[in-house]
Amino acid sequence: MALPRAARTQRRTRIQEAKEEQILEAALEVFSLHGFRGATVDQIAEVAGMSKPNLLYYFRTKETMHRALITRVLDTWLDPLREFDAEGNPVSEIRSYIRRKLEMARDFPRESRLFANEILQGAPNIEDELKGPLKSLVDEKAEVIRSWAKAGKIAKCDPYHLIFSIWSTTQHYADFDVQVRAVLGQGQSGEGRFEDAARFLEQLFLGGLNVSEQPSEA
Amino acid sequence: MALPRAARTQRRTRIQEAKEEQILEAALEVFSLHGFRGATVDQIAEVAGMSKPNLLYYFRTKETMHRALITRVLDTWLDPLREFDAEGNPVSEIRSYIRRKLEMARDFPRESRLFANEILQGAPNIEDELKGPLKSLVDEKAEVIRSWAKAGKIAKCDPYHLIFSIWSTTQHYADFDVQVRAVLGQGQSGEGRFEDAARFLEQLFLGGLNVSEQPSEA
DNA sequence: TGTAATGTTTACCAACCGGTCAAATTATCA
DNA sequence: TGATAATTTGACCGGTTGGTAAACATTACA
Repeated sequence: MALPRAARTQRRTRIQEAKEEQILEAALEVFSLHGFRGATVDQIAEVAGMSKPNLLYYFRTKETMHRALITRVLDTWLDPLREFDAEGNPVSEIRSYIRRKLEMARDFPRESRLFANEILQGAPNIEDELKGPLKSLVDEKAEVIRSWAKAGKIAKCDPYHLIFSIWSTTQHYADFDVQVRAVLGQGQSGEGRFEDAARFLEQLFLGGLNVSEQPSEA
Repeated sequence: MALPRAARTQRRTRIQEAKEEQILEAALEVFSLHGFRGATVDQIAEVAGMSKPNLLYYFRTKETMHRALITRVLDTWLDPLREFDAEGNPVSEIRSYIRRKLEMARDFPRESRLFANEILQGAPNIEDELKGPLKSLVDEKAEVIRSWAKAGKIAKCDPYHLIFSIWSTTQHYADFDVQVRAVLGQGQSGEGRFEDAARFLEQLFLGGLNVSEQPSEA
C-alpha cells in the first residue's frame, strides 16, 4: 500500500489535487444539506463519483474531510469583512459590506449552510478558530466602526451587534431559503428576491445608522 | 400486549401524559442539538431516563416523535407574531415584537434551534405548515405593516423583508449562540448580552423605519 | 522497458441504527 | 382479592455505518 495524502511531504500529484477538489465539492454538497452526523461517507463518495475506499484513500476519516472543508470555507467566507476599509467612507463601506454578504448568500448558499449547521450543533470542531482568527478580525473591524461613531460619521451603536445583525440578515436568505420561499410564495420566489432584500437592508441599516437621526452627543 | 398511545380514543392516563411530556422534553434536547438524522433514539431514551422499547411504546417511530415535537413548538413559536396588533401604535408594536422575539431566543433557545435545524435541512417534514398556516399569518401581518406605511406612520418598506430581518436578527442569538459568545469573549458573554442586543436592535429598526427619515412620498 | 510508487477496487468487518417481540412487571378496578 | 389491562424490560433482528485488508491496475520515471 502506498502512503495516502496525509503522509505527503511536499509535492502533490495532479491527480491528488483534482481528486481532493472533487471530494471536497461533493462533501460540501452533502454536509451542507445533512450536517456532519447526518451525512454518510457512501453518499459523499457517490456524489463525488468514486468508490468509498477510494475516497478514504485521500481523506482517511469522515472527520478529516469535514475539518479540511470547514477551514477552507471559513477563510473565503470572511473575505468580505477583511475588505472593510477603515479609510473609506463609512456609509459606502457598510453598504458594500451588506451587498457583498448578500451576494455570497445568493451565490454560495451551501457554504453558508455548512457553517450554520456547524455552529448550530455547537461547533465542536471549530471552536478554536472562532475564538482565534474570527474574533481577532471582528475585534479589529469593530474598533473601526467605533472610531467612525466617535467621529460623528455614523450614529453611536454597539459595533459587535451591528456586525451580528448584518451577518444574520444576509445569511438568512441562504440558511432559511426554504422558509423564505414558502412565505413569499411562487410569485416572488424567483430572482427578484435578493434585489428586494438588498433594497430593504440598505434602507434599514443606513436609516438606522444615519447620523442625522442620532446626533453624536445624544 | 396493550394498545400503545396511537390507538387511544379519548382518555389519557396520568402516566401517559407524564411520560409523553418527559419524552418530548428529551427529544427537544437531542433533536435541537443534532438535527433529525443526527439524533438517535437511544440517546433520547437515555436523556428521558427510560429504555428504548419503553419510549417506542409511546411514540412508535422516531419520525412520529419528531413530528409531534415540531407541530407543538411551531404553534407557540408564532405567538409573538399573532400578538402583533393592527390597532396599536406602529412604533410600539414593532418594538414589542422585537423584544418578545429576543426574549424567546434567550429563554427557549432549543426551540429556536430545532426549527433552524429543520429549515436548514430543507424542512422535509413541515413544508406544508410553512406554506399554509405560517404564510397566511405572515401575509396578514404584512398587510398591516403595509397599511401603516401607506398612512405615513412608518417609512415605506417591504413588509416581508422587514419580518425576515426581525426573525433573523433575534433568532441569531439562539441559533448562533456559540459564535456570539466566542466573538464577544468571556467578558460580555454573561447576562448583558441580550440587553445590549435589545438596545441595538431597537435603535436599528426604529431608526431605519422612522418616518421623519423617509417621507411617505419620497 | 522495467520497476517502484501511486491509485483503485472487491470483499469484508465490527459497531451502531431503528424497530420488534414475547415475557415480566405493575397499575386498575369490579 | 383476583383478573384484566397498561406498562416496562432484555434479547434480538436486518440494514446501515465508518473504516480496513489486500489484491489489482495505473502512472511516473530511471
